[in-house]
Amino acid sequence: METAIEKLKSLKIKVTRSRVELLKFLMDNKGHFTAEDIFKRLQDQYPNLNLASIYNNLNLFDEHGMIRRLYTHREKAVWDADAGAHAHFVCDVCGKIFDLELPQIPEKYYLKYSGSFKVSHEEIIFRGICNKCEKKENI
Amino acid sequence: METAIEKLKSLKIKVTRSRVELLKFLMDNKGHFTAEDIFKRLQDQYPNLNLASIYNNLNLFDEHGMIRRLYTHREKAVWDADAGAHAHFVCDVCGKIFDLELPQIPEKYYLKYSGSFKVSHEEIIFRGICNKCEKKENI
DNA sequence: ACCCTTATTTAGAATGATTATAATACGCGA
DNA sequence: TCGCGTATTATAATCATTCTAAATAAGGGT
Repeated sequence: METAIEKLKSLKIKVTRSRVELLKFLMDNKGHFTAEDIFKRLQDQYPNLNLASIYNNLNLFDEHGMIRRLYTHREKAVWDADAGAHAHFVCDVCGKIFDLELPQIPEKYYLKYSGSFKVSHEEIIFRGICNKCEKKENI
Repeated sequence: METAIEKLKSLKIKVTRSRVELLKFLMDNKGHFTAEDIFKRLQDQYPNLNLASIYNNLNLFDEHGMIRRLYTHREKAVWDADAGAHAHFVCDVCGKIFDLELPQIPEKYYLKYSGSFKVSHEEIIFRGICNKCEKKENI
């Protein structure tokens, strides 16, 4: 499997320590993270790492389609280490994000935007309450 | 048609000037707005209006399902005066939001969340570039 | 392997949307 | 009309993210 360094080189992105640590983290921990999450979890192995670099490189990776910025939360940005097509469920109570598989839908049911837009990608978000929180609320 | 005041009363929401002006605005201008947008457009007719009240009441109306908070933009909240089911297209260049009709899809194609979640609502967002911006970029 | 150029990182400050606070004003039921 | 409780106001606080300027490091060319 492609290493973080190989991936950066293949995309002609300059290989720096920040980028390698960040990308390794994302490749090893497929999931949904804020910049702060990642920052905290990388500090042990790279104490000089700067939060601004995390932000810069998350944005950079997003522009390259390596990860995806999720617009799920009001107060902070969340990045999805898995840029593949899938939907999300967000719990209004605990805030957790769950991945959902997209069903295969025949083309005739596709939403049509009448040639007015060039769509680069699509987000589907369900909101509500997850099982765990629902149980807690019924105590 | 129901007036703003009638609507507030029917929902047992205390009728205040801020709320009436805000709700009137939203009923008269079905569209997508930031708190700041609305604030500026209401200042002529209500100079004492406070931005914090706009925020409070947008959140209140959202909780009552009268409007819908959109998670379309990174940097600021956008509210949709139309809480009915529809999708959105967001232009990455100009930031404009366009409404899209949702197609009717047979139930067998619905996304299944295996009973783990109680879904309250769904958001579908397409991103890309709109016709106008596309033309500008090709000059 | 060593410069040199340029992009990146760093630390800290700045920004800006949103929320919190505390005092005042207002809605509305009695 | 009175009085209670909630909403509004003005202002300050918060906090995620971006900006700035100086220091550092990557990597192409020699």
